[in-house]
Amino acid sequence: MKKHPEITIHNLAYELKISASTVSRALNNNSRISEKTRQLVQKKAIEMGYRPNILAANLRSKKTNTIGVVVPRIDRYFFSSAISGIEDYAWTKGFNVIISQSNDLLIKEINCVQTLFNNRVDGLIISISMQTNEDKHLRLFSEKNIPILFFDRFCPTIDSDRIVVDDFNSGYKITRHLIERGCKRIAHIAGPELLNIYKDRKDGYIKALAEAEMPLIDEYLEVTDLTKEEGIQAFTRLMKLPNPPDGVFCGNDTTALSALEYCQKNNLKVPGDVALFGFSDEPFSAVVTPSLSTVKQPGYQMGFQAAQKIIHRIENTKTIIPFEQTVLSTVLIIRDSSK
Amino acid sequence: MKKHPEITIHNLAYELKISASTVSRALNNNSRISEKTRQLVQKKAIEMGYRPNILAANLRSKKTNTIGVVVPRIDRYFFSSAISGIEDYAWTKGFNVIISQSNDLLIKEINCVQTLFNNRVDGLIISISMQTNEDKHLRLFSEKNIPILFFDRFCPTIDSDRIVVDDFNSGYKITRHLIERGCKRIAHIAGPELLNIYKDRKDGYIKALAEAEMPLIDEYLEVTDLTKEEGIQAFTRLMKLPNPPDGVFCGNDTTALSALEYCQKNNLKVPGDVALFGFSDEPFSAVVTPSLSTVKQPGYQMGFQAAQKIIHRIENTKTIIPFEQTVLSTVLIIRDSSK
DNA sequence: ATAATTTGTGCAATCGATTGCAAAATCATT
DNA sequence: AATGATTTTGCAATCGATTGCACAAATTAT
Repeated sequence: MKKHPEITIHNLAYELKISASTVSRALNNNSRISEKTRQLVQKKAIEMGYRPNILAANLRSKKTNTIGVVVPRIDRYFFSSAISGIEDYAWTKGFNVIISQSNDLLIKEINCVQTLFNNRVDGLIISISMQTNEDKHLRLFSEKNIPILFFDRFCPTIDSDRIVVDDFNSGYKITRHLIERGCKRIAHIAGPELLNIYKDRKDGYIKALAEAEMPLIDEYLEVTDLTKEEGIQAFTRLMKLPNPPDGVFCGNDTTALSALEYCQKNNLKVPGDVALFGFSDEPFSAVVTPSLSTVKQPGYQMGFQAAQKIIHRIENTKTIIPFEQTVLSTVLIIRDSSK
Repeated sequence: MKKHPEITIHNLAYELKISASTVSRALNNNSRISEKTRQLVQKKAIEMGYRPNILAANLRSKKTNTIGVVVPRIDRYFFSSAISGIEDYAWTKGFNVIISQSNDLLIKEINCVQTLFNNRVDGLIISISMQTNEDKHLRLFSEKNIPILFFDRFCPTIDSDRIVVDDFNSGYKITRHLIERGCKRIAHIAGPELLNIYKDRKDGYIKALAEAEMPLIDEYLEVTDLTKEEGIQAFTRLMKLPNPPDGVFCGNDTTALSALEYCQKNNLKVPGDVALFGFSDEPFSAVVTPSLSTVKQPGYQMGFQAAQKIIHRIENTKTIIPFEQTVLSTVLIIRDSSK
């Protein structure tokens, strides 16, 4: 078994009969080092298999080159593709990414954020949980001037960069589409109002109805947590109404799928009896029968841009960059469930 | 704007008029510190908002409390759920998880592994890329005695822990199922032989055929990279044969879906004209019409166990633990596409 | 009361890289 | 050859926590 002791700059220095400072500078291409020495050192470094101790460097520079990410769940396609985007950009810039999931629980989120804070990440990219109605854990970061960037779901009380999609307009366009295809009684299964995204989608729905001079009926507005189970319950309530809707804008694809399954069990034609519209374009939406109309959110791009922005901010801490809200547009994908 | 200088053990020591060593020991519950001092220090630490500098501690202890993870792609459900399992366990043990994706490219994988190595992760959990036919980058770890754990796809030339599912048996059971339901001409769309998982699935298929005394026909065995595109091509070739198969065991759900779509376009009945079987139980498989028979792999559990094993090994570096291959069993999920 | 233990604290070195300042070496100029 | 300007290199402190060893204090035994 070979011994492989770690080589340090001191070893290099000793071998080359120069000082560790010179070695350090030569390796970092410091301009105060002569070309000759630089070459010499770098050659020796490779020869001896030197590998810089990032920990030591980080300790000194007080940077970790690490971005923390908190998402509700990793295994949801929208989030995993966003993470994929974050990763891809971060790695090109030599940043590491530590990922954690809140499982949509505030308490878990607080825990994750705290841990990332203690691990001294240089920045935080987060999409908040459904329960997040306080911001103390996030203020930790802003107070220490560590950049936070929200994507998709943000905390309105924290001043920071945000990358979101145009939920309002999406909700509006979905509802208009349902109106235009002839739906007369349009319901909406919404998510918790606490979250900007669900509030905006709902507001878009309301605006479209108002514009078309259609009444906003209380019974047609269900607020749920958008899980499969609650989706089924909400949709069941809707269809059991004396005058059930003939078009339902579901807050996400999961509930739309629940609705679809309900219809199949109860011999309701989609979109004949009731048209359905989802949100997020999950992988299953295109392949289910009938295929599900939905809204495509650019998850990967959101992640990629989020990483770009936050790293840019991290690398320019001295300059003051005003906070920015980036709104990406979505694409309505009209499939069989609302044709 | 408040100033929030970081508190160090030296600040605490100064305030308490004791030495930094004592503070350090008190905070770490070292047995050589009296109960009284311990209390005193811990109280003061909270009072002053002390937060340990993990970097400094890591530098000293040469541990990073970080596990590196490399997967082909994060946005595939199997992998994101495995990561979810890894995360969940790792966080309970105070470990961070750095994730990176190889995109199924050897060159990217080498890059990821190298970066994780340079970042001095304490262990590596990896599912290798489809192209990985060398192991130099992985030997880096074994040579330095940093634990590696493979899950699902492993590198046979590296001695280490592995967590896999029983691909051979799964392939065997799938094929038997197709035989039992009456298929006479069973084809298989396989993945690259380089990977254990695809070789095993194929071998299971071959064994089942042999056992049933059915001939192994060359044209019925397609080897692809299991992407949607190649899946369509392979399936098309199969169905254009003079004597096309009446049952196809697809290497994964993606190709099975391609097959399904081909059938729909070409008016072939599934499972009437041809029965289909996939692998992995992607989220879409249950909801597509007809629903897709497939094999459920316990992604979350694999990740969770992987994290357990590797952390256990990390925390017991002195004791010699023999390498172990854990084989989890799978569950055949028989749905409409093969009923 | 003194010696022998046990228990609690502190000193100082260490982990490995970075950097301000000073000293040395090189070069240019007269 | 001597002076000044410039380039190159080294010294030593620093980042913050940990730990072996030694010493001091408290406890027990004689």
